[in-house]
Amino acid sequence: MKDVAKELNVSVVTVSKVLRGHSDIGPETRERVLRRVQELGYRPNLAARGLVTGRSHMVGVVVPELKHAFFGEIAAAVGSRIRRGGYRMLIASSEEGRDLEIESIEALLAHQVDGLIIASTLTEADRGVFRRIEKHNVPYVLVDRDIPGLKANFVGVDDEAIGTIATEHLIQRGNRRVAHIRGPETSTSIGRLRGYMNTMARHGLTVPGGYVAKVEHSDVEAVAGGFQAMQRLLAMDLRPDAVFCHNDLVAIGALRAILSLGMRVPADVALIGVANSRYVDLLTVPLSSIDQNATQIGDRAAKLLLRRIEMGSKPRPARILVPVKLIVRDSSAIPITEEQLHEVGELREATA
Amino acid sequence: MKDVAKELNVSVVTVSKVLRGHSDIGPETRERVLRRVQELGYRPNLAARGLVTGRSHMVGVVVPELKHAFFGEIAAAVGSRIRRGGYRMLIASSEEGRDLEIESIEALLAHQVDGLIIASTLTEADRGVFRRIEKHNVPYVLVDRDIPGLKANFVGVDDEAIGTIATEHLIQRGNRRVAHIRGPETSTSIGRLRGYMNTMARHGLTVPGGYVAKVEHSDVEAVAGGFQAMQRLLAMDLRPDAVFCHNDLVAIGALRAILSLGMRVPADVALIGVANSRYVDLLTVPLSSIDQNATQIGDRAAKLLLRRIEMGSKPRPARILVPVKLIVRDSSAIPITEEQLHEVGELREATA
DNA sequence: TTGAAAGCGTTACCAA
DNA sequence: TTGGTAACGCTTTCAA
Repeated sequence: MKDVAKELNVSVVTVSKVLRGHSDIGPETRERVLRRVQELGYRPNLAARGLVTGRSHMVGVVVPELKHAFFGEIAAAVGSRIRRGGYRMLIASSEEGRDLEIESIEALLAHQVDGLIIASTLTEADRGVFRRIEKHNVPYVLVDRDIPGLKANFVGVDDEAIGTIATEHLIQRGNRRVAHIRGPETSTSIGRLRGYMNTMARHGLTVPGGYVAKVEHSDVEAVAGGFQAMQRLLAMDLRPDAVFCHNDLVAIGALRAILSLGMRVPADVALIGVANSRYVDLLTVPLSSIDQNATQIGDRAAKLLLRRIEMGSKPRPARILVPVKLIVRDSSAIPITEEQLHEVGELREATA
Repeated sequence: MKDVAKELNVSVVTVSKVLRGHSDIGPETRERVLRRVQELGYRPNLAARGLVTGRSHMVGVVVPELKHAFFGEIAAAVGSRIRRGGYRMLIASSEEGRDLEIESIEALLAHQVDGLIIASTLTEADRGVFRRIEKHNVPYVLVDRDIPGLKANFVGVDDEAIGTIATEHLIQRGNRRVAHIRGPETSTSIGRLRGYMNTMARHGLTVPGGYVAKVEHSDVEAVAGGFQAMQRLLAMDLRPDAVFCHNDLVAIGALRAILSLGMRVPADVALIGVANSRYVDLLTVPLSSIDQNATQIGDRAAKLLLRRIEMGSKPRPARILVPVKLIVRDSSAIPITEEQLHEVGELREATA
């Protein structure tokens, strides 16, 4: 910048102003500066600018697992949205670990991010971290996993609604012995469980002991976890005829367990997962699932954060729930009713 | 920092030194400073530090699609590796677009990243961008896709080897009419094609006109592309009995096309893809694939970049090819030979 | 062992 | 419309 200024016999202030599109600059001066800057391919040092403006134009993003498609999609949506506002993403993975998540947040703050988007694995006990963030006056938005007892901006899905929709769907298709394979102790898993329980109760259906199986990991080991949980369910006297699974991986494990015992899906046991992951429509038995709309979560979270950053003031936390979508495939296809069978029979007779 | 210094009646310099573990500091002073810093939860402003030291401790990462599992995995590996060196990831998605990629690189440079890792969609014609990077004295490493004619650090797989291994495998299992569905004009796609061609030639097998079909997109639309390409191949007089597909998505499209015509995989047509994506082992027909080892690509690239950053000097570009792995599943399972059938027959007779 | 002064590249403020 | 000066929060250098 100094160089440009010297060459053109203007001050650095003038150059700075031109670069920021400041109004009171002579049109001729502006031209000269612009041209030279263009030629040199000069770009202002954003770190230096940030030091004086207090704006780094970086947003910190913390996810539990970047290689997880769901979080990758959220990050992609966040990146796309904030880029249009002139921001970039400083991203960190907590690898599902408490300490690493805290350390990541601290590091991003040290890098002077203007805001944070966090898919947290923390609990209410860790609220200290969020106090720290607030002390830095950095707005933040929680995505996917909410932290009970923390008043913070949140964008995610209504997990209870997921539980309700999935369970309702299974009941609608005629199942009565509906079991649930739940995930670990996160708001996500607890919400889905609640939706399941409430829906069962509303329909006057009992949930026999053992009908809520649990897998300890919702990630890599979830397939194995789902497999084992399903085996336990199938070993019960009162075998379930449908299972709402915490996510698609669990459902895939469950599917394998069922098929490996020579039973059929959905004839013997119907199955539904959550996430609507890529490829689940291509499984041996195409899997019904509930789409969580990761792109919309990321987009809304970014929009909200940008608004908070640009506001300065601190209004009461927003809570945004994006709609989910039930995707019915073979694993929970609506069975053909007797009436329909009759109709087919009549049709056959008629055409014969 | 000023506050800490004033409170303790020492200078900011002293505090700064303590924080960086500088040697010549009185043990008692160090204690006092450390304690107070701890209490306040103070962390130095990395942007300000960077302004002085010329090191931002940020690495820029540019990928074509963050939501793509392959790049997510690379990014995860990069993040994990550089974190241990005290670096963070400033990440940008080019969304497979030339202009956006260039703009992203420029922006990351403006943010003063210490190094760049780029999965590029650019061609030799865009070498100007890389000159720019070099002018900034920022080391960079290309991953996955190399740019012909550009002498740069590169970490990726040997795409020609992929083509060779896949084709060789199909030939080994007895196929002679081996076709290829190739991808768009990238180094990746071209390398795989070359491997295919050379291997066919080495075995004295001809590649009839039309045996190399092409899909224009390797991403979202690849399934549809693979489907159509496969339909064309199946409509030929001399129908292929095996197809090496550019990637798993293409292979899935091809699989659908085959099954939808009532043909079987691998009995009528054997299939192999590339990427070994999650879930491909769970398809109607479990898909053979070649694993590209994204984690290792990311890890090696990050290691290389860190070394270059810490070196200062600029040695000649490194070129690292990580090993790939053939994963044989049902879609190209080794067929049972007549001899083996006889053996089974004899066995039966013996046991009878 | 400690600290005063200078400076990193930029913008804010105010005067010319 | 233009620019001088101070300041952002830190590190480097060098003198005490």
